[in-house]
Amino acid sequence: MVTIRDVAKESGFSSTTVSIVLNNAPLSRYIPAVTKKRIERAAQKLGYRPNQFARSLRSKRSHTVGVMVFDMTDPFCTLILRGIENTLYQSNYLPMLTDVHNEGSRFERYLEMLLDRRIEGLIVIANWLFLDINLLADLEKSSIPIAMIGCELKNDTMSSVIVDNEVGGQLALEHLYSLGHRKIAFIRGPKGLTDSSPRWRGIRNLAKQSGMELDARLILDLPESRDPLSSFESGCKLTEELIRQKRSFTALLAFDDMSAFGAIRALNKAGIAVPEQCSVIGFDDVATSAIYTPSLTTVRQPMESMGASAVGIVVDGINAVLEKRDILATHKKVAPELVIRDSTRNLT
Amino acid sequence: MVTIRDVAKESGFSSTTVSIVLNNAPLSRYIPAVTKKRIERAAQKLGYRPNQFARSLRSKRSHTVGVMVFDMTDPFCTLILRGIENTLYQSNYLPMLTDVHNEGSRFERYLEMLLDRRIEGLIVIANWLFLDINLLADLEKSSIPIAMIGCELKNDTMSSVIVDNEVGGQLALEHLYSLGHRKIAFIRGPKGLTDSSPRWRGIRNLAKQSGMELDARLILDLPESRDPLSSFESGCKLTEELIRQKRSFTALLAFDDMSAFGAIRALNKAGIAVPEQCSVIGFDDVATSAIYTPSLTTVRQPMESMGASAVGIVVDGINAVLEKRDILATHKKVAPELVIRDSTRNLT
DNA sequence: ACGATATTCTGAAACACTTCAGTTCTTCGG
DNA sequence: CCGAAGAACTGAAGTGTTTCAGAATATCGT
Repeated sequence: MVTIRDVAKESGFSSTTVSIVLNNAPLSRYIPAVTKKRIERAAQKLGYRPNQFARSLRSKRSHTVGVMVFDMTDPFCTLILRGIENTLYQSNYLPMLTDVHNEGSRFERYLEMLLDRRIEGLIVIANWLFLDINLLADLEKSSIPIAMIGCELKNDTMSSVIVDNEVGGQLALEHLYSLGHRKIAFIRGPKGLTDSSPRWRGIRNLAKQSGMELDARLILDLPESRDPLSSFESGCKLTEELIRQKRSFTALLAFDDMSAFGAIRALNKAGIAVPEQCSVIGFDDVATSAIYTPSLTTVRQPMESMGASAVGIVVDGINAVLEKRDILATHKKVAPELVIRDSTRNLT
Repeated sequence: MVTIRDVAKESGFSSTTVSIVLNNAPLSRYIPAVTKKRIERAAQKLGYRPNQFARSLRSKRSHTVGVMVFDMTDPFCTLILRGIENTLYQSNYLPMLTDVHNEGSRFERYLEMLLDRRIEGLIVIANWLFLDINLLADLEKSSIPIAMIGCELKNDTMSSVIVDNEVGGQLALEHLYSLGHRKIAFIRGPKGLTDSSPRWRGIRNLAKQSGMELDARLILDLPESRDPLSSFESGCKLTEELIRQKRSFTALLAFDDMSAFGAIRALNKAGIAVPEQCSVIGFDDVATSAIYTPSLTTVRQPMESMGASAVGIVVDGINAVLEKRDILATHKKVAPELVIRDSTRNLT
């Protein structure tokens, strides 16, 4: 391994100077171009690569950000991860990826591992979160900038990036309403998820506002489950039940895309064509939605940019820490977007 | 920050002894239980956490493995990542995740970053790979254990884990054949992918073996594209073309699940019911397959266990390096599995 | 009683870097 | 011509570990 001392020897300068030049430190302003050239050439020639361990030990920086996912298999994560990765890349950080599997013990263990490695910031994708919220309190102690995606803690110490669920719910219902649907079935999110209630609130508000009344017998709830894919099954079961009870409805508004797929499956099995006989709308716009048959009308969460925002917040936080400014938590609420595809249609 | 010296002071022993005890080093065999207890208690009391930078600097180990994905958005990746993450967790390594976006420049930059951080091993998910293979040669120089998933280089220096594509292709055709299908359309993979040709070979072999003859007019090729999701579009287009030409076929065997979804979409649009009028089979068994309508019959790649295998190989390699044994590359070919769902049906 | 071996513990070096605190030599305004 | 400021460079300390090479004491077989 070639060290900075080797470069010093080769170039004929001290390792101090080499360090200053190669890092473009403030002092390098006094170093003439000739010297710089000579040092750079020596480094080049020897193929010098600074030892990050030594560098980190000395400078107390890791240039690493922790990314904690509560469940990788949730398709919701993929694009968020892409956004995170891409933005970190631009800022010259590298992510350490951890997947908590929605288990408390894993959460604690991983948190410890990440802090041990002195991550400079942490991004938590807490979409499908069924852990004791108290666990999250562990995070606060850590004194590094933290951004949560998909779960807002009205906390001062942790930032958050969430979609505006209320507006999203509104958009969804508005769409169905504008297509003429009045008999609408609803699959609500499980109580345990923070998304569930604001999304429903948006729906209820719009209903009230437009004088629509919601039929309680058409309102179903997804059961709690640690597994994000389970909402497909549940959506399917609930819809089957609805059909078996011969409830009549011309549209169905699902909590998320997964449950919407479940609903479509159930309708299909019962011989009810989507969208001809029943419109279905989801929420999230996961990758599958665009390729489903029929393609799914849904309310998109701008996942890639949410990931990017989270990184932005964390990187700002890191810089603040470096400059000893203290900065308070940001709470970003991004606008959802209605994506109209083939699963919804005018009531004829 | 509390250091080992603080623990030494607190416990009344030297930092050498503390280090030996806390690491359970060989020499600790001579240290009496009382001493150990006292040191552990002191460490506990002070909340001592060893500084990983210093530790790594000294021991030249990072306990980190690089994971390089060629395109995160490929749904094929998700479960592999889960398998990797889970196995690394058990072995006490942490992954650094990088996404190459199928770009040469990113590949090189990330490789450099990872090596700078002294990753101890590297796992490459090279599923949808459209890079100059020569780039991969860069990997060989690195002298750390490397495992590629989804792309076999008959190389001695890099290990690989791939599915047995030939058997997979065979399984798929066999299934359709056993259902009575004889007029079968095929969507082959793009020439640029290493999976394409063995998969097709399996199909051709089985066809020959069972005296089936393949109609060249029913054989289509996916175009090259950097984007793994494009095979949905392409599958759709190709199938539409087939339908427009009024080719008659009772089943379609797609290169992968994405193109199968595209085919289903096209068939559906043309009013051809799947599976009633046409069976469709895919390859991979991505998460979407199980929740599609109809659910997709496909040839599963055991992705989670492929990820786990890759980690196993790399960790073995790391241990080999540590013990100065040298170990040669492993090339693992795992068996695919036919998953029968609703998109295929007996020819009536 | 004595050399050999085992037990218990430690000082100091090494890991590769950054940076503080200078040193030496110019330059330059007055 | 002198003191101050600027330019160019460097020695050495410090970052927190691990581990080599012993030191000091105890145990034991003969």
